Amino acid sequence: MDTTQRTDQQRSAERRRRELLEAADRVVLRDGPQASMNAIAAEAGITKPILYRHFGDKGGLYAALAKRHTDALLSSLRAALDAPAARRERVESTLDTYLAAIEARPQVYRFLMHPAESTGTDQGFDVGKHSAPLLRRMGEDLAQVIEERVDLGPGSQQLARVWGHGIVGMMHAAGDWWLGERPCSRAELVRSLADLLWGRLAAAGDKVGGPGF
Amino acid sequence: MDTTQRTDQQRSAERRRRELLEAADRVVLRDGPQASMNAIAAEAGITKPILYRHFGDKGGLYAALAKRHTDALLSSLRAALDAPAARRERVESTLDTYLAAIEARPQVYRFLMHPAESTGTDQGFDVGKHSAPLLRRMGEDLAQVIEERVDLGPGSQQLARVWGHGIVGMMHAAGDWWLGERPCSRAELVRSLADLLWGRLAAAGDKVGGPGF
DNA sequence: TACGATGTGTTACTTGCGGTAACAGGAGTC
DNA sequence: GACTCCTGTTACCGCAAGTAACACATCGTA
Repeated sequence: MDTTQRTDQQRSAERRRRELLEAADRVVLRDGPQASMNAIAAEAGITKPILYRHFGDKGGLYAALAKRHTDALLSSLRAALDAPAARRERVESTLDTYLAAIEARPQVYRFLMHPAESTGTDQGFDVGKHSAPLLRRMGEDLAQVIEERVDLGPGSQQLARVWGHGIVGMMHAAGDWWLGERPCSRAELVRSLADLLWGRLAAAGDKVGGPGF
Repeated sequence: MDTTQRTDQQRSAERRRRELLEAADRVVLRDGPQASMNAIAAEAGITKPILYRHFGDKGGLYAALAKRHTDALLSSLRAALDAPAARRERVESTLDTYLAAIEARPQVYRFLMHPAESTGTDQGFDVGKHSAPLLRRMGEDLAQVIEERVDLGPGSQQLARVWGHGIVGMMHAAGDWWLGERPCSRAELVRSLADLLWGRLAAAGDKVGGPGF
């Protein structure tokens, strides 16, 4: 087994792995997150044990699948975050990038975030272990950018992390709700969220009667 | 079957139901969300079919279980939100109420929000369908309070809803991260989040070099 | 007192999933 | 030709959800 051959084998294995992931992608996007290993194997034109040899278990397959989409999303967010522009503009552009992504591929989004929406027997992918990581990674990324760019005085690192996770959570929850109800345009949503971050809640006056919220 | 007897039967059924829910609670809090129907039945001292007669299916049991905790949490949040105090104080007190709740009973919290953290075969409760409702209800509640109390000018209803869901998401994500890492005290977290909502991100200066985030 | 209706409980089963042996070629290597 | 991997299969195990069919008690009624 010389080096060349080993490389060939590795290449072949990687190609196979990609093919399997693409098949899994198709099935998951078609059948939802409760797609069974059997179904995925069938879509790929093979049988279960091969999947298990490649991915260990269902969680491994899921993780591999999630990583692809997650990496893609994170890198586009990072680009928006790093663009040369004023802070407000960047915030809006990042929000918009995220919302555009979930709007464009809601199936992928639902897979990553709400995997357990099974229509059948609830044998869904275990998303709990994996949706959190996406949010966490986004939160940490954002925290890093905030800490690098914004002057927050003492305790800035911790503050940045709280804000990173908080802002990501805000974006996520609002996006999730918006995706379900579509109560307004994407641009309006972006603007509303940016306004919130810009302190409009604190600046607004009370309504008549009582001390106000 | 006269009225008296019907009432007796109903009473008995309701009592039984409560007992079953309490048993389910114990098992879920002990074994995590992957608790099997068999295990719950055993804890209650009966067998599976009775559970199914009472709750229809596993999702029904879950929903009943979740409703109890959800209602309790929502009512305490509502109290904090409706207290007679200045806006900032209310916001902080509501955040603190939520965080105190998840801190005090992390098992319940994890059950409601991250049900799929199974250690075994991932046969967990289907939480995806139910964690969202809790967040949604919190978001709608908050939106309602904002709209009632804060003067936001035209488009206020929509703005309030966006903010309601966004703020709840912020609180949730930050709380989830904080609960896992405990990077600071609860009071510090509350203060940091309130500062974020009060526009400190927009007000902060840039760090040296570049246009800043 | 015998009798059917109703609610509570059981055992035993089916179905369907994740996951795993154990076996069957095929392609290079000594 | 035997040896070793790699890819692929069939056939199975274990386990959990959910269901059918049966058994016992209780109680109003003829």
